[in-house]
Amino acid sequence: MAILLADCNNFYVSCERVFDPKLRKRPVVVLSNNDGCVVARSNSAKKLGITMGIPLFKVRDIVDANNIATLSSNYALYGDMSARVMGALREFTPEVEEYSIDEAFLSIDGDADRAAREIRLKLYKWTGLPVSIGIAQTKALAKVANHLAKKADGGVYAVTGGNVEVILDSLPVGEVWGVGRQYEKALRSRGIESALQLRNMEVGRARRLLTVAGARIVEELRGTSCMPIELAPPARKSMVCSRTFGRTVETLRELREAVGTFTISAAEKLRRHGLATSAVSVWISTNPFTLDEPHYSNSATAEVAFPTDSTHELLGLTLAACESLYRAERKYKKAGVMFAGLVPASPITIRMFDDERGQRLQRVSEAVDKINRKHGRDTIRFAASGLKCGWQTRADRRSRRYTTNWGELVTVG
DNA sequence: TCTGGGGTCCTAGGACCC
DNA sequence: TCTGGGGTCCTAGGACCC
Repeated sequence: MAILLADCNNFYVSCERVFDPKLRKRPVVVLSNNDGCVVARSNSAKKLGITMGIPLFKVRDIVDANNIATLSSNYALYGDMSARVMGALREFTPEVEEYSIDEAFLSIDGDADRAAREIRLKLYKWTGLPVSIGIAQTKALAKVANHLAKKADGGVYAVTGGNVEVILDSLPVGEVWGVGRQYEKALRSRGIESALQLRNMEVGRARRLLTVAGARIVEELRGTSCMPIELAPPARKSMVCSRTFGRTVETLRELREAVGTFTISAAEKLRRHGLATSAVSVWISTNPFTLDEPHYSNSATAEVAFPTDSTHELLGLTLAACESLYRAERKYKKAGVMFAGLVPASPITIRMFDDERGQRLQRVSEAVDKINRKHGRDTIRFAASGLKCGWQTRADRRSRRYTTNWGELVTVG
């Protein structure tokens, strides 16, 4: 049995290119919310020196000089394309772990190399997306293999007992899955610079230095699997909705509208997942990059007496929290709402102590969801979200929702 | 002028209890 | 005046991932 890691190449950029062929001849980057940072790059954009996560304004000159296409992110499109990819993978085996929007681990019996090549061809045919596949005995090694598959002819690479030492020896330790910037620094300062050196580290030492995560990585690099494939996603524990504003917000009225909007959308998501929340947090923050004004950020948490999924009830809590955090004379740039302590929204947990009014409000939330699902987002809205929304996130270069909205289909001719 | 959003896990240390 | 030891639970902060 082998573990395969299928990872879509430059996923967001590739999704855009499927529907706009003109983008295939140009370097392309996709931007984070608010058109702030680069979150996906075509290979050609990578070669021009655009790094992951860089703020757009810092590479403005490279972008202009090379006619790089810059797109706002289009999550409706990427989410839908992801579902198609995952569906296609399940045609080959039910043993699929959806690891992220653009990656999945698969467990394959028999000729893994042959299966990988077939999966890759079919996926391209069915979705138009190029995928690379790494093959190995453990997840961490499959990640390493995938890294090499990105550059390999045919987009498939297998790490085996025979080649593993050579490969790990030439891989910088910071490229290993689970080794971030801090861990890399800690390892390098002790002379551990390659993945091979990390693999050869004493497990106890790795644990002391990098906690149990480090111990697991060492074991996995040695070929001992300690991160099994998870076929069912574990229950979600928290849910967040937060945004950076398109401009600063100074009035309590606007801040309340923003927090109200985030609450409404997080509550919708709560009900979609059949969950209820038992703790609600709100945070607000000024721009941390502005040096001439003092930075202010603060958060407040409210416990909910009985877990709830009612927008009305949640709005009461988050708006009160928002008011308690608000300080006049500040320029707010970001706010967010988090629901934690999520539990299944069974009738008992939610409604045992509800009065008639509570049940009516419950039905209001459900009715709003139903209407919006049927007739499109924001057909009906709560007044708390405001009407003008001058603070709204910028997304000036968003492509169309080609696959999820009838009004935005591709037109031919 | 312009700097994303949404998650999880682990640990240390304090509070509290017997 | 002397002043234990062990256990659990919770939280904040830090690390990681995409």
